[in-house]
Amino acid sequence: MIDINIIRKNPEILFESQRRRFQSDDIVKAAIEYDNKWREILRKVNDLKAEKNRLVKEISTIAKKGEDISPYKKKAEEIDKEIETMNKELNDIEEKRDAILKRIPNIVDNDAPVAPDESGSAPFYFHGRADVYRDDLENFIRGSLNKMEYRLIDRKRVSHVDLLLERGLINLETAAKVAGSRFYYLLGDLVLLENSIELLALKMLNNKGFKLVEPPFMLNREATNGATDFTAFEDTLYKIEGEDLYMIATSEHPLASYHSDEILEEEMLPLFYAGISPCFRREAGAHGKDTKGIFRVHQFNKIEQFAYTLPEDSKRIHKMLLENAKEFFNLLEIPYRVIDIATGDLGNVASRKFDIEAWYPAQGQFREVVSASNVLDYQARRLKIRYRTKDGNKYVHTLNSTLVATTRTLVAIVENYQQEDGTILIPKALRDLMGKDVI
RNA sequence: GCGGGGAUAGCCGAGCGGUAAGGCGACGGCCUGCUAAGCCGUUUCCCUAUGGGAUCGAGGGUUCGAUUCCCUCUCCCCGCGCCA
Repeated sequence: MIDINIIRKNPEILFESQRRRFQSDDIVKAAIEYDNKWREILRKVNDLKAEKNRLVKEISTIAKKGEDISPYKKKAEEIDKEIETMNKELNDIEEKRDAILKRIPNIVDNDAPVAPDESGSAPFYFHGRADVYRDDLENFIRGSLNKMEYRLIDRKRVSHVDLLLERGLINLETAAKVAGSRFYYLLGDLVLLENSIELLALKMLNNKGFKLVEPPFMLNREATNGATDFTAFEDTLYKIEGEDLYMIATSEHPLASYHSDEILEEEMLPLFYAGISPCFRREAGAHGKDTKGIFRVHQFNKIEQFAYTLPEDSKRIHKMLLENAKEFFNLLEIPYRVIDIATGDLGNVASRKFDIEAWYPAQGQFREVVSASNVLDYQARRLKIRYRTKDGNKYVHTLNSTLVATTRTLVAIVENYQQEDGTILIPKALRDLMGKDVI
């Protein structure tokens, strides 16, 4: 949620932000209109309440003297009736205003590349040497701005689906039968590999001073609503029938609500958390995309970085979270690029977002493996997370970034590390944890 | 799941029908070579703001008036039951 004071005092900021997002500013105008009406009625209600309070005090002194108070009762009743009517109207307008307010997207960062869609996102960092099949070379050169090392390969890599099925490391058919499409059984050494990735990630963040957290995997509506975009309820989240509970789509949500309704001490900040959890996503809008395999699934495991910071620190810490994720993919020796997400593709919550996109040689594409967002005070305001200062309590900034999501990383390893005989080399950094060099 | 006890400001904690004591902390001021102590004030949210409104876990009810009485719910503690 954005600060209502911006609507009252500097709405131009929001008009400009909406322009940069290539979105209409009607929503901002509607919010201004409803807020004006709300304040007008609030004034009237408060005046009536003041009148009532005065009357009650008067009655109090009379009652203490033991005199008859019945003549005053009628007046009190009249005021009550009036208050009730006005209050109804006030609540009605407040509800409408707040619903609109919550839908106003976050203010975009001035440094984010301005473009209407993802094609305007700007790649700005490249790492590693990519294996590129000759038919994919043109696409690769475009995607890497010719700034990335590569090696041409003359045989196309086998897709992770075919290879993992053939090697007996996943079972999709049975998963589809017992749970549905986009579910999977991971089998054998792949389970070991997944857990090694998670352990390496947890160790890394633990060494960097993050507090490791295994959160609840379900949250109630209030917490979910504070941490997410309103659209998440329809397209993303699984609801538990008959309970006020939603499966989490990322540990970002329980980590964001961890300090809800709290006032933190300034010297506690920044706070760093590393969440480990499964993520459950309906993928309702993804029909036809990545339908096979484990690339886009309803359930995967993820290690997430989450930070609470002072407003003046959030930009710096945003870059820091990105550096951590880069470091992890450097360790795994998976080639990737980093992109600065275009304003039109940011989503409602983020002010700026960096994605790491790994190179998938079998797909011949860069695909998202990490997303690092600075959401400023947008979540903190909804969740009422503040810190104490000399001149009052202020909202913290929150940031979130993937460190690693397991399924997409497994796919990246399978595509980048497969050998001609169908075996998969284990990245050096994982070999000790795995107890194997190849599977 | 059953029985009993709880939830009051940043924290601790009194009040149990007449409109939120007190302490700690933090901040500001006074005092003081400096520090400490002491003294005074402030401390949550909202509003077109020398003023007003809201707020005692949440929601409802009774009352002129509810922190206080009644109902529903949530969470915490103790005991019993069940349980990986």
